[in-house]
Amino acid sequence: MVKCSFSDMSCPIAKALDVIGEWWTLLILRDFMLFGGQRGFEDLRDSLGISRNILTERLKRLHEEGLIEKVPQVEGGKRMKYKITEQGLDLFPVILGIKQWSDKWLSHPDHDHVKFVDSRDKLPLAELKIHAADGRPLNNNEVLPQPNSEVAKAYVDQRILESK
Amino acid sequence: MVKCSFSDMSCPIAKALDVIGEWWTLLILRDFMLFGGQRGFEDLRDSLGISRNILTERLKRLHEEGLIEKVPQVEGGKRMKYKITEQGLDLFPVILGIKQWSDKWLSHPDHDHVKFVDSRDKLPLAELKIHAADGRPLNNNEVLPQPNSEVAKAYVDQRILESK
DNA sequence: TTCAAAAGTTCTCTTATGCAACTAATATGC
DNA sequence: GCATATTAGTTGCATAAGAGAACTTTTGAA
Repeated sequence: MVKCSFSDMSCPIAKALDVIGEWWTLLILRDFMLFGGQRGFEDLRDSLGISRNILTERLKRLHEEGLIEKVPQVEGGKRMKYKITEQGLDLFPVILGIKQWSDKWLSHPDHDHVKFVDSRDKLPLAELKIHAADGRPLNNNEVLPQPNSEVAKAYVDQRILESK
Repeated sequence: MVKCSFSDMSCPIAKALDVIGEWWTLLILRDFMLFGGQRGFEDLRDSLGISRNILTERLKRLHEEGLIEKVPQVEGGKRMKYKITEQGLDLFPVILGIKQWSDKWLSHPDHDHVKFVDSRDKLPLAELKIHAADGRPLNNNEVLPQPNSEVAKAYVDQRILESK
């Protein structure tokens, strides 16, 4: 009856969600991205409104997994703050994708929220889009899953059922 | 002591995570994307290993939010299956982003997992990348947050602190 | 008409989350 | 150097969410 962990699944998406899919985790990472990549414990707490014990747990996990690191708040000091790593920042496209999906599909009564902009021109980013290997832009329905051997049978069965 | 809902936050990312950020939800959506967009209750259960009561709850929420719809399994029949909507499929870039991040940063001992390919050429998709408004590709660190009036003060304070 | 599978519902136990109070260490102002 | 406020947690308790299994009901197929 243990809450199931996704890390045992062979699927890379499940493995990733085991790390970043917990309640608060993506919002914590978003906070780093909004505040120049560095935040103290109380900074995060204040801007998110998260409980201390949960924040402690999430930061511990993110640190263990390499998404954030600890750096001294004061040069040579012992009190630490947290800094997002390259691995953590590499989730930016995911955060951006979620934000763009939200802007497109959910209602936002107050339009006074943060935008991400190009650091050179200060203009909003282009909409995230998927592309083929040759650079051709693709719609979401122009993509197919290429099932692995384990899933293949179930997948083919499913398609046969649907075509009947 | 109610588990906090993200929907009250003004941040669009928080609002989105309130819908798609619960345990299992993104994996359920992934399953739709892997199986042609249509799945029955037991199909989902079998491939995910999720408890029935949780699956019931998640499907209900996804249906209410418009990410999936119900269609008859048999023409004119009363037994339903679930089908992903345009709104749901629009999360594909997010799912793809998570998968690519996972492939890049997490270890996958068994390389036998599903890939998404271009439906025309059957080649793997290009890496998801962010672009400026004019189409220029950007690195994750070439992006700045443009804070709203609420966050602005805290943000500026933070930067002043850091520059000291 | 019979029957098995589909699609839940209900129950119980365990884990996760939220909140508040408490603690220890560290800056910081004087 | 010392007092004090701030930071960064930890602990304990109450509630909510998740897991697993048993049970129910409907429905499609033979």
